[in-house]
Amino acid sequence: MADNCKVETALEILVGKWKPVIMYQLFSNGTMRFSELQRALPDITKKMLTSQLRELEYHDIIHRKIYMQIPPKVEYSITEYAMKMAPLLQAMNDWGVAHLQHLNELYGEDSGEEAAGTTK
Amino acid sequence: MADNCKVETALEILVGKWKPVIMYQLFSNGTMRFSELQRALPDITKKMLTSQLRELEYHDIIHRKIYMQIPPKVEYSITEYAMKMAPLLQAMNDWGVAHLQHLNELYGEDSGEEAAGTTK
DNA sequence: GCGTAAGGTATCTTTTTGGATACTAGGTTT
DNA sequence: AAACCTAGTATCCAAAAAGATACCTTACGC
Repeated sequence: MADNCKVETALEILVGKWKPVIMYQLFSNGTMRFSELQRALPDITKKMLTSQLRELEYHDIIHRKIYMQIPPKVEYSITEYAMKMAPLLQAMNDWGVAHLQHLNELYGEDSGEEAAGTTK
Repeated sequence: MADNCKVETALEILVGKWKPVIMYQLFSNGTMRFSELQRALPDITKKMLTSQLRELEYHDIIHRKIYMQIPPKVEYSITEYAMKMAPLLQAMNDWGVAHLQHLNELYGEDSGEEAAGTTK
């Protein structure tokens, strides 16, 4: 029963405030160094960037290439395996866009974008 | 740039430890009462179930029908709007299944299922 | 006149996530 | 010889999410 519901597995590799944007950067720009990612995502801390990259690496979503030199150089890129999930990400993105539109129709322009749905 | 990345919007309505399973239940069983959901998901607390249902309701994913009677009766069901996201959920689920398989090939049977990837 | 049923709320505590800040290594530049 | 560069760690702290527990309503059967 719960066996059939592996949506969570897909979610697992995407959750975390930064994973989607990191993937987006790497999908768009190809190979990027650690510092380039930092510049592209100004609000992320080194700690978060490192941990998110490590998790994505574990899941074989990104590849980490270390150049043994000083100062250090490390390049990150999307793996072949992860390339195959591009259509899924695209589908999720498309649905996201449509859903924002839908929320807009339901509640008006104001409540859109962030939060507002968390009636806690 | 970040405008193009609305994957997060899709994630937003799915995050929370329980939303996917709740949706799975309602997709599978059609209309369900609060207590039926509780029975189907034995480990969720009333508080969590309520809050997750409320968020899903806000996003027009589920519909809440209240019968004015005592003891109370409330029925939950997937909305027409949310029906349209079934293919997306299916795609995410399929990817999840394939990904578990992939992790298995990479790391062996033991490390599978939960956690293990969060090198924190 | 008491317990039960159903669908919740209200508080409080714990766990999980995320963030700020400081520090490291070792070659290169000033 | 001090300062800088990169790609990180280490430690500590704040915020958010999740969980435990107790309580509410009010018609009905006993």
